[in-house]
Amino acid sequence: MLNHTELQLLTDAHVFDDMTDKQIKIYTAAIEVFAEKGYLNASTKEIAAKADVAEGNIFSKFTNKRGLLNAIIEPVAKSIFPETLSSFTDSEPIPKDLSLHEFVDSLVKDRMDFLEDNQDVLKIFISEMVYDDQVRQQYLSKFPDAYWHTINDNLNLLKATHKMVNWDNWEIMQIMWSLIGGMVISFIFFHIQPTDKAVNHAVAALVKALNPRL
Amino acid sequence: MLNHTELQLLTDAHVFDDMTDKQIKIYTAAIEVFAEKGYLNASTKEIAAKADVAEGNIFSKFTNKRGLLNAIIEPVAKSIFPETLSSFTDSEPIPKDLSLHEFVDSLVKDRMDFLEDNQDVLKIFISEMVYDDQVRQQYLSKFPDAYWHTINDNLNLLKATHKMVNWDNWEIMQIMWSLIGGMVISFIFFHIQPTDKAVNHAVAALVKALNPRL
Amino acid sequence: MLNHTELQLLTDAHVFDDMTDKQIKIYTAAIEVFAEKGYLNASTKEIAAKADVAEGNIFSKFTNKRGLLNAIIEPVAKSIFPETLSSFTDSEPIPKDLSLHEFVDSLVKDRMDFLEDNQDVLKIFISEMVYDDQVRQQYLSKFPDAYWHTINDNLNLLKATHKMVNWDNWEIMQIMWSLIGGMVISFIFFHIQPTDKAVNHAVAALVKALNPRL
Amino acid sequence: MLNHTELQLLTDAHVFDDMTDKQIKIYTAAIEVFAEKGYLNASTKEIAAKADVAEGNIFSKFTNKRGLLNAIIEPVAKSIFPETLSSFTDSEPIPKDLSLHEFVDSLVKDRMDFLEDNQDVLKIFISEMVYDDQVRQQYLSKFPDAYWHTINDNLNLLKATHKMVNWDNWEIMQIMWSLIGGMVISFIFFHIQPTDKAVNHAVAALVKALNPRL
DNA sequence: CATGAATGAGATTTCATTCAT
DNA sequence: GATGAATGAAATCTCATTCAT
Repeated sequence: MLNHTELQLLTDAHVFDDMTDKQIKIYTAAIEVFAEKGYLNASTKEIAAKADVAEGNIFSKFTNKRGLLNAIIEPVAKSIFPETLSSFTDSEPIPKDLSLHEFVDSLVKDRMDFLEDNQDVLKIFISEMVYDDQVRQQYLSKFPDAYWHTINDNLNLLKATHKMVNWDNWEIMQIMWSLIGGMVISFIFFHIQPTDKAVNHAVAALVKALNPRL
Repeated sequence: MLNHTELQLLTDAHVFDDMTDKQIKIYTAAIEVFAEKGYLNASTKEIAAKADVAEGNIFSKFTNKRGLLNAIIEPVAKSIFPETLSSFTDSEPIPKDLSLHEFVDSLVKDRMDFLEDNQDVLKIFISEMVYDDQVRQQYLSKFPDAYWHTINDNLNLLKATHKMVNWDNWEIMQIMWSLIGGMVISFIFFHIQPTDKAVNHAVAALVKALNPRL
Repeated sequence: MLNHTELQLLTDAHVFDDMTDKQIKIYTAAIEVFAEKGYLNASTKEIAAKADVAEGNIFSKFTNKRGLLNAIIEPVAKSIFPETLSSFTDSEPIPKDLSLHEFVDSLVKDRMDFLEDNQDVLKIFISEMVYDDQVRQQYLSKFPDAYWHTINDNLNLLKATHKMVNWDNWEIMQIMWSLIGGMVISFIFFHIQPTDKAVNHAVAALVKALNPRL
Repeated sequence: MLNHTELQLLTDAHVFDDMTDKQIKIYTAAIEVFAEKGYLNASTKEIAAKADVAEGNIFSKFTNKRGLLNAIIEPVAKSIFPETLSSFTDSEPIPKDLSLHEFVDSLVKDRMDFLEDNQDVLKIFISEMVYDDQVRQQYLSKFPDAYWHTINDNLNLLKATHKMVNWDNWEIMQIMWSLIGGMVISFIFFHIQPTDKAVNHAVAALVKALNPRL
């Protein structure tokens, strides 16, 4: 069973909004089965059984097994990067005096929360990104535009105010996301819970790594 | 086709030693197909066709489709971590006055070379680690003993001589391997070649991140 | 095609109760093919063809080729021994003054009727008992308890009233079942119909053989 | 491994006479494997392995897997019935004053000895007779001529001297062979050793059953 | 709409037999 | 002759998808 938080988040994202009860049952059952066995090893029969629904429903509601996968992946794909810094952009604009530590700390911890709340779906997303070139292409094309803008602004601001090392934004991003990704993968695939201490050390490491004065 | 370097490495590892010509053709064809489509999406029929060999041949040497996968994965799994610091331990022992920069630089660049030479097989290995819990268990159990010892010694030495921050070795390793992994994944799955500049920045980032005096 | 009587018996045993039309067609086709070629020489493809059904159907109902065999064998296995003397025990209890001739005659003729009605399935059952150790173990363990009790009572009664030779019940049973088995095998495998005269002589032989006064 | 007696008998029957060492190794290995797994479940690879011989030898020496089976079955098929009463016919002619008990006793015990000495080969023979219609036809046609003559003479003699019931010879034979067969099958397939007592009771049963004066 | 029986393409695997060495 | 790698037909089984009821 998906935990309450995970379901709540899906609800918040209005994923369920125009789904019937059966669709929701199929959808949540699929998340569990895909996460446990992987997309390719999961059978529509098993999903239908877990959803307590006739197999045919999957196809009338999601067209395809692949359509079901997409319905699951799409919301995560959208929120994995885009929402990242929304905390800064939407409600309150980026503060001019943003410190490097604040920036890194909020980014890392926000994503740790996201991880905690979306384990299963993230696992499915990562697995398919790794396994399927089509999925890779499909979701790669979605990131840049919206996200790049926001993050570039942030990084440029930090550089301009000499709070961050003057490397390519892409390199900086890779360094930041590598550390986040390392914790995500450790957690999802090797069940190593990121402790507060470890997260703080990762933040400290990033702050030092990106400090321009060293 | 596998590039020359990759084949050379397999030859060095005596992987081909008790294989006939056709078995080698199967083996290399399988690497290509598995890397391109993923293990589950690859069919033995396609592998046999690409190897220009009768399908039955696969099974007389490798028992199973899974046996073929293992034959491919095993050599990488063994060399992905263990050999890592062999440069220090085997020929020349760890120098007492090892600097943090030397340590990080050699570790990172050695693994970048390894990546360059084993793209396809690494891709297969990573994909299966991500996709298959069994593979995860199977290879997880192999790492620790031999590897942990070497790396712990190195980290402890650096800490003792106040050249490295005094965090848990596990945390330090996760930070280092996350950065390496980030570049590996960018390269393998998104075809982003790690430029010398990017690698050097990653090394610099790590050195700063782990510097105890900040 | 299975003859009418054979199908009737299966219907009576509610074998067909939760089967669709196509599944029944598979089941009866399988009996014919297994009986003709033996389980191992029969292919699911041929069974499906004879049933005029897609091959996959076999597996959705019967799981396995072996599952199909079991579905066929089980009903015979249950009725080959257990029901044997039910004529005496169920409707009318064993008469105290049961004569040896009555006992043997009813036993033999009842089994000859059973044979007539279940040729194909008996052939399959016997063939698998002979060919497959697993089947042997599987069905051996099912006989004793229910059956032994009934038959022992009968034999003990006949011995107590000095109507039957005082040998081990097991020996007596072996002698009786050998004669029955001989006719069964002659019929099933060599197409030698047991004539009334031959059956009567067999009964006479048994009665004399087991007569205590000789 | 075949026991000594069984090998001795094959030697006596000159089965090995024009076989090379390798052929003999294949032959005896095949008997073991066929007896254990059945002809269809035995693979030529396993036989070759057990014979410690390259697989190709099987085909150069016995043409076929089937040819190997035939080479094994043929000698038993010939001796299962034909030699039966050779004790009487060859060295010493049938005594005019042959008693029913002598006749039955010698027949039954001779076959019990035969059984003891040829378990594996008999098991193979019976299994294939039951499983394969071709084998059935092939060996059925061989019995009658030689054997019928001898046995008919014996039965007719006993009938003429009023020592045996006046039933069809075929019926008498079926009764005799059923009892023998019952013990053979119990032994071979259910590992129930025929004790002296059980054999004697079977003989007694037959003598009584065929006694004309009851 | 909902159901789940039916479909059949396709996947893995086995194995007797051949034949180059 | 001896070997065992190579063959490829055939077998069992899975499963997304369709569609009659």
